[in-house]
Amino acid sequence: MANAVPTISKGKPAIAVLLVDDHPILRRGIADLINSEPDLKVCGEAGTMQEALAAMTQFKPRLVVVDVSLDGNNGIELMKTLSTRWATTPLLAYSMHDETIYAERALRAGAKGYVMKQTPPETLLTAVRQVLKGKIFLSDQMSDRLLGKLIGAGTTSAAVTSPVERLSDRELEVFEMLGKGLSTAQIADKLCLSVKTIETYREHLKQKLSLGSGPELLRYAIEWSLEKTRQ
Amino acid sequence: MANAVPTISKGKPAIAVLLVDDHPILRRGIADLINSEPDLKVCGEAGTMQEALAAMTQFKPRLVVVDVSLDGNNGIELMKTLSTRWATTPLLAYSMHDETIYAERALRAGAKGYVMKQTPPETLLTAVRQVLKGKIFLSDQMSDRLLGKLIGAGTTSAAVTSPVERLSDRELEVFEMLGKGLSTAQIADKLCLSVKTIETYREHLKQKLSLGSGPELLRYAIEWSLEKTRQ
DNA sequence: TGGAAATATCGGGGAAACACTGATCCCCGC
DNA sequence: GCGGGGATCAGTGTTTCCCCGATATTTCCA
Repeated sequence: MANAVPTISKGKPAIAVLLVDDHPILRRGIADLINSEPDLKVCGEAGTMQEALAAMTQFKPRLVVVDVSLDGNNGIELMKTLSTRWATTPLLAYSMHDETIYAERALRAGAKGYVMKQTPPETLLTAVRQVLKGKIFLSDQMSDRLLGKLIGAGTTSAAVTSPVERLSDRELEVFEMLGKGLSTAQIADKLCLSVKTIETYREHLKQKLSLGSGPELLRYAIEWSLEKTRQ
Repeated sequence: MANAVPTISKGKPAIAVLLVDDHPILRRGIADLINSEPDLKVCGEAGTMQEALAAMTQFKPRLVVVDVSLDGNNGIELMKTLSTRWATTPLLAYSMHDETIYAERALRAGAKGYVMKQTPPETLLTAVRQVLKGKIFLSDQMSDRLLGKLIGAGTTSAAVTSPVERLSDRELEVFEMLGKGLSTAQIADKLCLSVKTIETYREHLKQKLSLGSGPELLRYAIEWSLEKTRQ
């Protein structure tokens, strides 16, 4: 496993990579992995969106690796911001979820690749290199699914997709927080939004998911959340 | 930090630790962390329950670190097995979920400690050391909460029983209906009781189960109901 | 490219639910 | 017979629900 010293050998300086993840231990794993490559180097780490933005100006990384589930789903938000403010810096998203939902959202938010935490370490390195070369990196199943979705977009294929996939990013975020048992006020607080806004999202959720009452929505969200963590 | 070489310096061999997690990158982080301590050493890694069991006999670790969400929630299953077959080997559970429920289950499954992935790396090392000394490691909030649940159970050693067993018949009835997704009004109707009465039961439930808010109670009830029907 | 649709964010107001406290009644054990 | 806990309900203030509407931005599509 490449126990070469990760310092600069000679001419070319290593490519600077920024890590964004709120799990310090996981950051350590990725940092170790990346630093073990002679031509790559972790220039900084961030555990929150704010830290990430600060680190961008401070370290000027050539690539950013972002955890989708940073603080809820703020990874998506962060990537949206990054991809507009630093449009030339490619983003690589990763997550412990293999849900297609997140990959799709990550790409829409500006990510150039998506890897799951279950994947072997080398795959992450492959993805890093691909993305640095300006290519898109996706696992085979993932790209198949996404392509299939695009192709079948016009025809009668909407039957298989979960209604949850039709939620907007914000709506999904609220939905997941509901599933974790947070109250409206807690969610509003966490997202720095008005309680009224969260109530509107609940309305939208009920409508999009065809649920009649608040408790029903809550139950659906909770079951969804449990199911997700269970596999 | 401690950039000392993690190999055996002289007399005492390092304490062997086994890692069980299905995220290779995360394993790498923990391994790096543990190996950076002179007196600790990762003797093996496992990504599945089977690998873990094999590694137990092969490496005879002094401590096992287990991801609760291994393959769904098999981490719990694994810990149950380990804590009976290798009763003398302490288990340390960790997870990305901060839910009290998982901590509770992990402890019931035989874990001697529970740390979240959000915690700083040093905390994991602290936990490892505590658990190796035969102590229990929990975060402050977590232990407060769990202790709160167990107090009121009486003086007897009912520490292992679920707090749900302490509910009165009526309370349990309401609790189960909540878990089925019924609203307060529906329950009142079904039991031919005043809505006010059901609200009182909700209060009692929240108190007896040490839950802070209504949604939390609902989540707990739903989770309970799903688990019960699942086996 | 221009306009329709979706998204994100907030507010109002009445009805319902919730949170917290207190107050009966009943039963059971000591 | 008296204390305690359970079962039942009510009062009151707070919060949430639910159906509205509003506005600005983004996205989409013809």
